[in-house]
Amino acid sequence: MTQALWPSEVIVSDVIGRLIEFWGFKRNLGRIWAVLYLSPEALSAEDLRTLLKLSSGAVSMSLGELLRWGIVRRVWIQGERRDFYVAEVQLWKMISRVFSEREKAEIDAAIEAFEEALAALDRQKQTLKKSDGPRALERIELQKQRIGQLLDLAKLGKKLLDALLSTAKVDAEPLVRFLLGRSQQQQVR
Amino acid sequence: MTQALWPSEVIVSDVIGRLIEFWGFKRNLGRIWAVLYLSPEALSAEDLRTLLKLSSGAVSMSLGELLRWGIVRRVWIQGERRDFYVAEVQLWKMISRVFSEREKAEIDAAIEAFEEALAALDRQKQTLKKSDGPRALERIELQKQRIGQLLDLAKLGKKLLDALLSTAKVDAEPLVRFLLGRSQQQQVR
DNA sequence: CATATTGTTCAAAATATTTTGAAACATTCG
DNA sequence: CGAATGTTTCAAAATATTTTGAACAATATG
Repeated sequence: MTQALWPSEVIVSDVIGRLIEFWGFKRNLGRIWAVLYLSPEALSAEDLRTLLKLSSGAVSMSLGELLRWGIVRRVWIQGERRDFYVAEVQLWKMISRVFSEREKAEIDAAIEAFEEALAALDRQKQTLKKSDGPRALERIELQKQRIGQLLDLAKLGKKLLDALLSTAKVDAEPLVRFLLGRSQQQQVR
Repeated sequence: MTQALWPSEVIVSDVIGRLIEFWGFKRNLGRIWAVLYLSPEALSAEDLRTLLKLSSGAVSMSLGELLRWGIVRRVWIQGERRDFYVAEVQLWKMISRVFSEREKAEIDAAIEAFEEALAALDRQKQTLKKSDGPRALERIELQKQRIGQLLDLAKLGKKLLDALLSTAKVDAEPLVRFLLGRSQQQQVR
């Protein structure tokens, strides 16, 4: 379709690529999404291949991943043989979808691990008594306390995430107003 | 000092390592921090080397990085020749420090790039007129609108970050209460 | 059904990142 | 000072990740 990207498209796809990489995705996922996001029409895999100079395999795999994340949609075009793709344009929707899958899994794993560590400490406490110095008990207590802190933080993170996501479902406005208000006042009411 | 890590320490350093990697740092930074965080006494580079089975170079570089991030502190111990290290234990302080450096830089770069892209679009509009079809103008307008969205989102992100950081300085409670409240009610007042 | 077109897969190649370990450097102590 | 101990640096090696491209699969078309 198109021959080359416009300067605006190059800039945006590059920066989105870097951002997305920063967030732990592959750079090309961001680049492809960005090009679709800025395109007035749906594009084919072939279009993307030429525009971004990627191999067919890379395009296919990247699109698969983007589809799986619900960040890009396939569209059918009358009488066209190949598939076409469009970007999800509701940014907030996109972000919250990714968060609710990816960050949630990560945080849940962490919580589980911290709990497991606390259990291990309890077992250690049982096995104690005899040979170990008096320091050992202190040490167990310290670790319990500190791992407890980590666990609390992780649980807080989980709650924040949930809150953010349920906020997002309805409307992000109130959260925004709350935070912006605070940042200007710089003071807790 | 110590011979081997306790199970609790293994679990925690592993999970922190993974978490930290998820956040774009090297795994060993997380592992080292975690071991220090769970240790009752300050540890030397040598201790860390044996506990975590790392090369001396890796320990040195990792500690350097952790010090630079203000996530670990060097301490001097009476009559000891070598340096000892302790973890920053105020988790929130740690997190907000990292955010204020790293995420901020990333977001500022993005904002700048989006603005540059808008400028490029304006230039493109000038160079238009003659040969380009009637679609070209539409396209420019679409891109302006979409890049505008991205820019707004990035600016919002920046404000959220600032708000979070200034919140953190004083006390994270109000933000937490706000979000938790909302998540339970599931309703904007 | 044979052919043409497009999509997918995956082993190998290319890249990028991380780790190692030995040498250079620094500091303390006798 | 010179030996001993500890730290940093950095090129090379080891790992991990990403990309390629050719083979294969699927599907439409005549």
